Amino acid sequence: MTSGRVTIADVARRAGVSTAAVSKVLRGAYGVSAEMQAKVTQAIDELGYRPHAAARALRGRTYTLGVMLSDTRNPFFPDIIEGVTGRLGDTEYQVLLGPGGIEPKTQARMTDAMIDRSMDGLILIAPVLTDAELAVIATATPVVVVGRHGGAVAYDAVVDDDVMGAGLVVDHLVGLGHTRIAHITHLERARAQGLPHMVRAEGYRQAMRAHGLADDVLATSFTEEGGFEGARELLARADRPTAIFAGADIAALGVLRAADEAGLSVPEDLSVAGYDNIGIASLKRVSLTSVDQDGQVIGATAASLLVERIEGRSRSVTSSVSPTLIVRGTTGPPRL
Amino acid sequence: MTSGRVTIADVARRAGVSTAAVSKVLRGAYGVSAEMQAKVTQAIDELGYRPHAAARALRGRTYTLGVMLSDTRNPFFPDIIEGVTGRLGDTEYQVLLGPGGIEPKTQARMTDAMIDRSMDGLILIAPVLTDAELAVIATATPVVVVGRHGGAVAYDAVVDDDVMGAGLVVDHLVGLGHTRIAHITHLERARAQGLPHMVRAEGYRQAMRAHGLADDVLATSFTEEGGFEGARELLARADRPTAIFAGADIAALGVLRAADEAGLSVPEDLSVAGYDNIGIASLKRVSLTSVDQDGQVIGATAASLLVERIEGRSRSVTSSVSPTLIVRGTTGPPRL
DNA sequence: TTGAAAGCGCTAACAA
DNA sequence: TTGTTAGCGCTTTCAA
Repeated sequence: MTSGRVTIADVARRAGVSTAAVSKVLRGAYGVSAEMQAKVTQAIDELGYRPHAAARALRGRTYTLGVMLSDTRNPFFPDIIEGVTGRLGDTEYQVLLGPGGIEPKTQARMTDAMIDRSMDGLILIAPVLTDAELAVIATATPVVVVGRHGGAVAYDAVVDDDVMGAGLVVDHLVGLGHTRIAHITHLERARAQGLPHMVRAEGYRQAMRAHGLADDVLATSFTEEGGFEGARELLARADRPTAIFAGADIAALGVLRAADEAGLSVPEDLSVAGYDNIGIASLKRVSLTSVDQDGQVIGATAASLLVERIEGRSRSVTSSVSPTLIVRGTTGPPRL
Repeated sequence: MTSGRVTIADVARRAGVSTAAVSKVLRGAYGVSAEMQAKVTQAIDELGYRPHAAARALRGRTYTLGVMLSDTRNPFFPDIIEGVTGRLGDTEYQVLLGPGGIEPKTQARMTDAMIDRSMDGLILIAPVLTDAELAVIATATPVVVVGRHGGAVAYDAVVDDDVMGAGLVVDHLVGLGHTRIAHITHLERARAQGLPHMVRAEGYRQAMRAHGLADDVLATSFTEEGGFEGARELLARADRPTAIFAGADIAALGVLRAADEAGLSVPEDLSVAGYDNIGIASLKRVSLTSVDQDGQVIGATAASLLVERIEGRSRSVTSSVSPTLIVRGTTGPPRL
């Protein structure tokens, strides 16, 4: 299979030059005449030559960037990936995605695998690794972490401003007249710090406090079932909330189901808001008020930072992307 | 960064043996004494040695399998990927995903990139490349194509039995008493043949014919909007269908919205069925009757076939996975 | 400006 | 059973 492969030597022979010359043209290195450039380029085209990445890796770069996905099911991954590939579209870099799973162990295995494959840099999306583990990875290769707040010293970071996002929701609900606003968050025995759901819960608390309201946080899980169970518990209370802010849209869908079953109409009896603005939130039948993270911008930013890192920047950068509130049909004034 | 890397030479020195010996232990090659095995293994552990994939690639395998994704947004990719990684879990192979985009050109670029990176084999999910292009790729590396019907000669294939799936839906609807059953399919100016939606439409036609019913196919697109537009057109007819079978769940969601807007209740006035059994289909609020493909099995099967190929099988295999009908709340007997 | 040649870390004959 | 050695295809000094 590799037998028939066109190598740099074939190109050199065809162009009547040395392999070193071809290599220089390939990398746009300094010190090549226009004539040489033309000869080599022509030979490359004629032969349909493509550099062998592994061979390059042994000396230089692989022009491969790895994106570790923590949970393939996460609905805004496609946006982030689109942002990354979009930004890298006209560069030489190729993007390869590594399904890291949701366990620290499998994620560590994946990052190791990516490093072993000499990737030029890594984008880690919402990794559950500890700051210490991340630091180790960052010493091996340039790293940009997406979706982890705080602790970026050896690597760059791109985060959604989750505090702001939670604040947008609370402000919106308070503006509508709500005072009993509950929040459903995700319960995790994670060793990792600064995970988005933690920051969203904190942002919710801060915003409630700013409005002089008592907070009410219930931790279940970011699943449809988790939202359902959480809402059922909240709605069974004597002084039930008039609005529920779920930390993730998928949980908000469960809240909607619980409202259905409790015979409460949305938004008249209960306002519901989510976070992430996943695709179905915009479906007319769902019409869920949600916070949009603009995954495309996040992905593009991460890609830019990574390339800068690879090309030499050593100072750490943390970029915060502002979310937007998308008001739809599930939120409205409380019934008086 | 690579400077500090532990190499096979370090291991050999530590264990007091040759690099060749280490290599043999690594690959479990024939002719290694237990003592040698132990010494080397210990040295590897002590040093935390991990083989450098690029260096291996130059001579042998990379232990990397590539999965080309044609559309990251496709909701059953996670299942397929889970199936693939699950099956490969205890092997040495690592899975890397390549976002190929929906254009033939970008997909070709991605497959080239994967070949250039010496991947040991490729799984292509619903590629829009022509049979000829696929054949070329298959000469370069072992290939398993998922979701393309027909034309597998140089490579293996795993397909959902879309004819059967469409038949299940039609049989179900006919069994409920429907006779005017329309089908919404995807319109594509694709060069590629045997795409799932084409086969589903054909399966629908066959099944209708088998029941002695007239078929009624409308081509819009597999989007929420496409389903909506299609349904609106179908429902505006004098002799409107009593059931609509959308070739994809996402389109079925649009059909549901159109029914809402037309003031038709589901399933009393209109039965709706989809295909793919995406996550939201099972949400209680949606409860969409759909055909389930078991992406996990598809992915696991593809992984098995690929490994077999890599390890020497040359005869082509096509594996057909039977879908199941998941009956939920959107289908019922027609109003008399 | 160009080319010769020495590796990068590993595998696979082949020899011992 | 173990070790020696010649590359794999490329990049990168260093000379010419």
